[in-house]
Amino acid sequence: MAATLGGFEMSLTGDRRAGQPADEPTGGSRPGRRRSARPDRPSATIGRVAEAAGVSRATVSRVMNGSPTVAADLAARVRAAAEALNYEPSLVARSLALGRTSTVSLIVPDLSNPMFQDVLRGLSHAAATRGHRLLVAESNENVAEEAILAVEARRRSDGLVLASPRVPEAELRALSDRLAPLVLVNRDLPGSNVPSLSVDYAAGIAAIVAHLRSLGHRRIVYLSGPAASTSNRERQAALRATCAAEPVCALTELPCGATFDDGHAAARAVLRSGATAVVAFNDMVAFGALSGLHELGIGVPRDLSVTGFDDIPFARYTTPPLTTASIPRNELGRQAWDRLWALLGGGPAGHDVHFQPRLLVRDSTGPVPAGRA
Amino acid sequence: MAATLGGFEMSLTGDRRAGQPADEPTGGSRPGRRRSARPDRPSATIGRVAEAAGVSRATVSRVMNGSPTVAADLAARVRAAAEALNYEPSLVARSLALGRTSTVSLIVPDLSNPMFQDVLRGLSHAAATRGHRLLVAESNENVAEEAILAVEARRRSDGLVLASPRVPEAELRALSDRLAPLVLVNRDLPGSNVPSLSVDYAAGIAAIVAHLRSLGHRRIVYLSGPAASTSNRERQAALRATCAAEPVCALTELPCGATFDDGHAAARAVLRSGATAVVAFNDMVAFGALSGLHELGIGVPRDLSVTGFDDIPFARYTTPPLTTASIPRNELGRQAWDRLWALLGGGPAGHDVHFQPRLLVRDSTGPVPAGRA
DNA sequence: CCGGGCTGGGTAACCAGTTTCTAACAAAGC
DNA sequence: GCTTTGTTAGAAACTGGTTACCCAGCCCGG
Repeated sequence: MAATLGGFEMSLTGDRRAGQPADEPTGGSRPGRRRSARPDRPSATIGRVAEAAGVSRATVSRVMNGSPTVAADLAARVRAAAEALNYEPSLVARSLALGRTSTVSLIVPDLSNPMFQDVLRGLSHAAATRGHRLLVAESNENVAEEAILAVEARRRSDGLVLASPRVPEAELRALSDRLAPLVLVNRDLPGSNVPSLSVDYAAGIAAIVAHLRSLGHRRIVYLSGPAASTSNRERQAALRATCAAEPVCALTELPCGATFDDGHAAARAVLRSGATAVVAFNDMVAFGALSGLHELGIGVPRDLSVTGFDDIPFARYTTPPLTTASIPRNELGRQAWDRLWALLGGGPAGHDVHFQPRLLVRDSTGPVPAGRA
Repeated sequence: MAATLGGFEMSLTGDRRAGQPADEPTGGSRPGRRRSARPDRPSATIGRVAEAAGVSRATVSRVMNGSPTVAADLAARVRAAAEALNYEPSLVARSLALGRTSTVSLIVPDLSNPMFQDVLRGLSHAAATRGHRLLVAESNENVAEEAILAVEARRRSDGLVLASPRVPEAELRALSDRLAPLVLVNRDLPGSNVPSLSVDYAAGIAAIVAHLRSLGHRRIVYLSGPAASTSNRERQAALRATCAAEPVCALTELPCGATFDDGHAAARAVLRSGATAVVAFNDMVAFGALSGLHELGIGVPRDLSVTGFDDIPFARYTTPPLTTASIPRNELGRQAWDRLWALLGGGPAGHDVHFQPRLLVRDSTGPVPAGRA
């Protein structure tokens, strides 16, 4: 189905060198001691500006920070000197002196998941409005690495947002002090004082099942997400509870994953399960299943109904468009920032929020095929 | 097509407070001077560890950095003291002393574009292998903001990757010294010594046009990207050149954008253009056009052929799957790291790379409709 | 004319690490 | 036994900012 013309060969053009050629073969340019490990690029310091302007470093600092207690002419002289020397205050030194970096970190299990991309965007935007930058790290669904990553990221910044952390609850609880100020997205830590933004997955699953039941489906297969994912556990538990409550609802569970490929690989097992409806852990898995089923010649929703979860941007453009439960991903990021910002100010973080998913019925679900109810 | 059950109401649960309750109503806990702006959380310093272990700060530093010139018993004593005090070296102080932050920055025009998400991922992974973290900022396609963002991001880190910068060439050239070590992705700066990773868009466009011509298309409409985008300029120029070379090729150009919505909004104009094939600036625009055309009852590729550019992950799962030119997005990020790492080490950055796109023919292109050639 | 309040700006003490230089001591060589 | 050499660890000077504190000078009122 996909023809290929040409490969990924690369053409090599030129040979570029580092910014500083080699103007300093061995000895230092300045005769005195040069102990710093800093490569070169002298980059004016506050001291040199002070010297040039004939004032003290304190005054330069005051001018650079817009303190009003400096006479206008002096301020002008300092600004001129700074300009002339191309002075740019060192943010690192400033961070050390102020005890704050104006940076926050975000840890996500998987950057390729649109769910987390939107949290990233929401957080990044919101943080930018307060002059804060964002450090991003990906744990690759690796629980052991996640904790280390979190500690390290936190040390480089003023606060931390953990999106869907896979770390076991006990460990997270033990860690939460070292990580504070900390905000959790898609996870909560009952009894702690860690603010948390979560989604009522049980309600979302209930809505999906109710929808499937209304179409006549009674045999459901669940493509489960990563075992370490609490979202998966919540969705799974809700599904079991909902099905248990309905006497004639048969539930099969297939271990799957969180990615497109996981869903794709599960297509055959889905067929073998004999179910008439597939509830996928998330939209990515649902896409994968859709694709795998299509390759096996199965019509959706004619032969089988499929649902996702998350409503990632492309969910409405698949073939067929995906029935899913929508959650406000950007908003999770934005509100995570609000919480973190409050904590950074030393105040209360505000209410925890439990978002309600919204069922979006599209074309991947339909009536159960005749004779298979 | 999309029914809605329930909205995004949130249920508020509880009221969380900052980590430190209020154990310090007015005065300080320590009687002496407390000048630091740092909220609290005393967090052991190297000095306190040194004191506890009965050694100098220099020795603690040496132990923490694994210097072999410390006697084993002393080292053990220091480690024990550090452990007991929960000591974690301040990365900010360390950065100041070392003159390096072990952080690099990435600036992208639009985080919601899968193209840049993949660059982000590739860069993040590669940087992590060298113990570096990634700072991410989004310019929102805003040229003025981009330059400021770049300077600021660079100041917080050791190096910078600019992905598809929109900044005009003269300004970029002027800035390139302040931004070094700098690597450009999807943009080059001829004659400078800034390493650059680019894609041969002209070749990609030529392949697309050749494909369309082979299907009989002679009237093409181009949905152009952001005016400030050099990728767009390159694609546009290549399209003009290719069409000019073919005597019977009529090219219409419609100002569009880079997003799904831009493409969607262009659907009517596409129809009015009378063209039989749509060449979209990128896959996102192509998706939007696909969706808009579908709503207008136009069959693709029956009535109209559509092509994208980039081959973002979902390109193969649209309706119909999108014919597009694939570029190695992750690889761009990875190689950007290689260049940057080389520059950070003070060495040459290695060769510039000009990647060749790969045409992927899927189902969104077909023969020109009978009677419309 | 003199004392007090206000104001602008310098001094120096921080922030928390790293690293050079040096001194003390032990072992080895003559 | 005394010098030479080699190792350890400490003192102190750096990284580049911020800011509490204080003092000089001015203005003003008594």
